[in-house]
Amino acid sequence: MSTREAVIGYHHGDLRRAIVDAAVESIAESGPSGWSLRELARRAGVSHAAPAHHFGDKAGVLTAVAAEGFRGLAASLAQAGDFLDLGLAYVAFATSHPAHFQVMFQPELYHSGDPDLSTAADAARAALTDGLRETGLDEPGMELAAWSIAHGFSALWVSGALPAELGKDPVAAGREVLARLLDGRR
Amino acid sequence: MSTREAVIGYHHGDLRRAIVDAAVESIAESGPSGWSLRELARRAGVSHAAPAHHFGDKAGVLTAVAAEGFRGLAASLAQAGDFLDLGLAYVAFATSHPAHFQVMFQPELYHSGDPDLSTAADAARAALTDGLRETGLDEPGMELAAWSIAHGFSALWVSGALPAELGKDPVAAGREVLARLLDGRR
DNA sequence: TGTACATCAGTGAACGCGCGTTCACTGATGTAC
DNA sequence: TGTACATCAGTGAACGCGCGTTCACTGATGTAC
Repeated sequence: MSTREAVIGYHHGDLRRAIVDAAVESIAESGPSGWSLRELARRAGVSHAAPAHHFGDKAGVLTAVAAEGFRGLAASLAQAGDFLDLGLAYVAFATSHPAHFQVMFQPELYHSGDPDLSTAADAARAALTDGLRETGLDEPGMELAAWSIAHGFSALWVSGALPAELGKDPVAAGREVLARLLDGRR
Repeated sequence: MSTREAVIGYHHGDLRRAIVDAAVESIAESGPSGWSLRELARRAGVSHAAPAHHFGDKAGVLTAVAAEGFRGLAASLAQAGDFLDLGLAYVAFATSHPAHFQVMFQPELYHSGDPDLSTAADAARAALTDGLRETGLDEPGMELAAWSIAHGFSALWVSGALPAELGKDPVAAGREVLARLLDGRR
């Protein structure tokens, strides 16, 4: 019996984790709504009623995905040193976790009042604000401008709207874009 | 018999238009996937099989919504005079047509190869490029930076992610944000 | 002006399907003694 | 160390429902003569 088989007996071990992973996979393939709870159960190899045990409904699953996304974003931003770093951390997270990113910014898909989610979203927001304050570029409107340009570039990249000539490295391409916001400063 | 009743007899008159309008309404209420063809038929007051006559499937309806969106965006951008105007036209379109805007940038939802759609998308893209060239700010990367910041601000506004303190006028708030990209130039 | 006919938009009954939900159950795990 | 029991995760059969799709149809419109 392999380690994996040993773990997945009658009790799965970490079905919650497995369902969230299955959701992220499904979202990457078919978008934030192109799947059913029964499909997640199939992917996770459990009976069709199992997901409801942990999440209640689809919005419950998406709430978990969004919360995980905000935690990941906060962690990425916390690593950043200077202004450009911070924006690139945002871009790097969004483009390497497109499924999470798409869900996070479509709050009608999930339970936005969920405490765990709110905490995670607040932490991500705080990481952005704190990170910017440390760069000394905290003039009025600058935070929102930085957030907008990083978010916009990320969203356009993830949606596939950008021309192929930009290449395949979103962080490299993003660096040029974000730098335009710094032209003429210090 | 009112004019409206006269128009809606056995032949609807403009069912295509009515279905697209119903879709936009439904999307505004429940998101890009929170509805069925049968629901659109109900809203338009026709039999449940009628929408398929014109659009085939859900993706067909969303293709029409996206195409209409790109045409509207192109028209808005074409009106713009200077650099700030152009960005604000983008923000104004996106925030006044949130349903269209959301669909336009989720290409997995529609038939992105559709000729009518492609034409509309290309026209919108060209309107942005042409508009920027006329402002004389067409240094490398500036187009993408402008697109990113306008798109990002719009997307954040539409998703409800921005703090309430910004007020209710996205164009006024957007002006301050977009202006940061111009600091230190000419 | 009138008639005949072709075309096409929309109807409505019927179908099979995948879905979410319920519920009595079974198997695994942890704990008390 | 062993037994009894409580708890909880996951099962699987059953259900009712809304869905997309099909198809023979009907009513309206346009055109030819």
